[in-house]
Amino acid sequence: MAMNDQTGADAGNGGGVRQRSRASIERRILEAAESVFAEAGFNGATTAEIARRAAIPKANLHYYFNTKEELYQQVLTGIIGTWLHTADEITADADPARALSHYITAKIELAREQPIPSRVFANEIIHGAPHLGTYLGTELRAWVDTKAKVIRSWIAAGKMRDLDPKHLLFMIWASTQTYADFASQISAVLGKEQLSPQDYKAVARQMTEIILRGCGLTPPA
Amino acid sequence: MAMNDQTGADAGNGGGVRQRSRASIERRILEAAESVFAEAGFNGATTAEIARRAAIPKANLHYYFNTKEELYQQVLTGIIGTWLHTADEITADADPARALSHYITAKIELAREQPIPSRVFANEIIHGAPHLGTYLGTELRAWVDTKAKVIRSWIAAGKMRDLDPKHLLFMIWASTQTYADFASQISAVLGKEQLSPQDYKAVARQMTEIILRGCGLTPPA
DNA sequence: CGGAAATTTGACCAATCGATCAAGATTTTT
DNA sequence: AAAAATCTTGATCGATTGGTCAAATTTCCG
Repeated sequence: MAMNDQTGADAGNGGGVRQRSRASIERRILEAAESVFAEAGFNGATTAEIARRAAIPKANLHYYFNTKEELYQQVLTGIIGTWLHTADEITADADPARALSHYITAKIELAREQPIPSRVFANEIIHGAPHLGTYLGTELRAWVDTKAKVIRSWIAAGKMRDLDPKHLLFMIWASTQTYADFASQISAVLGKEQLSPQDYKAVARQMTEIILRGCGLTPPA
Repeated sequence: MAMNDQTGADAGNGGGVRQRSRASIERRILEAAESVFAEAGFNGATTAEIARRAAIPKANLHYYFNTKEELYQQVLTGIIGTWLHTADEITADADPARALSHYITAKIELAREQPIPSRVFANEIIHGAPHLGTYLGTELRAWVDTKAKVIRSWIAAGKMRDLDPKHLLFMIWASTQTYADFASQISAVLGKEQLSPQDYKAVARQMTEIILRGCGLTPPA
């Protein structure tokens, strides 16, 4: 909104301090919102609980974010932004085994390090993505088309088995994301409070091996 | 509760009619609840909306189900009951390739035929399974232990590659469930209103091939 | 300093929530 | 047909929701 005009054309230090402070509290609010949205979903989340975790009065929260919807949108777009760069190594001239291995490992590590925003996104998708507008069908679709084209070029070059690239991507997404989104189920079934970094490493190794062999590739040593 | 005592020690036709009628309306309410829970989650779901879809007054809904929690529990247990028998062919004396192939295919078909209850369950897990009590850590854990033991016996018999059976199961769960839970994302990315039965068949075939090759097995013709 | 802008905050509001209740309607049993 | 049990329903309750508002406080800058 017009709120940020304060520092827009402003030079010097004063505005800078304000800006830092504002960015700082907005980050605090967004982190609080992230966890509340992850635990309760959009409908179940309350601005009162978000404000409580951010340690500010509820009215103050509405000073920085007008509506709960606006807060949710920022959380979602933040998550998506974090995601789009995990497959950067999937390029036409890359070695398929190395690229896919790297992608799977990176996704598993992300599932371990940032499970909370992942759950917000998963929750949004499960309920039909009512707050994502046309994003899935436009930008994400284009992203997938690009990556699918790369994989098809690998197939055409005889580097890997012939298969549907998009459903391969879905399978990698599902398998890796499950360790973030369904962590409570996995840890309960395994009888562990939570998985150790070694557990995640072993998971990544086994998942890579299955996927790569499934694609007719040889897992890197 | 004590409401069902009406037909308990009762013989004859009258009670039977009542019972049929009661079972019928309860089924109608449960189906309405299922869809509402799937769309909005437990917190977002309202008894008013459930009653509206069941075409009864809200007060009447509370006559059959005392609380929203009770309704949710019945939906959850119903889903789980449907699930437990999809892996019946995973037994020690079965052929691993056939058993796993059958399991994956059955799970994909279930994802196509009954995506709604699957989403209710997924939503519950994502939010930390607050309504599932100890089920995940006791009964489901025991179920997984049993199946893992079977797979380990396959490995010991040299029938398949050495890998962690539980994480293999998680991978199959994730890959198959994604076509129910994240159907909105998949159809949007593919640019289709919804996947055709042929699409599901192709998905099951490719997924089976990847998993089986990943396990060092030869996919059945 | 002193006024203006930015920020903080408690109090408050209309809307909606899950659940209750009593009164009536219907069906079953005696 | 009378009594009892079961079912239906509009009205309503206290609690909670997202959001508003004006007054107070703090920060900024000439």
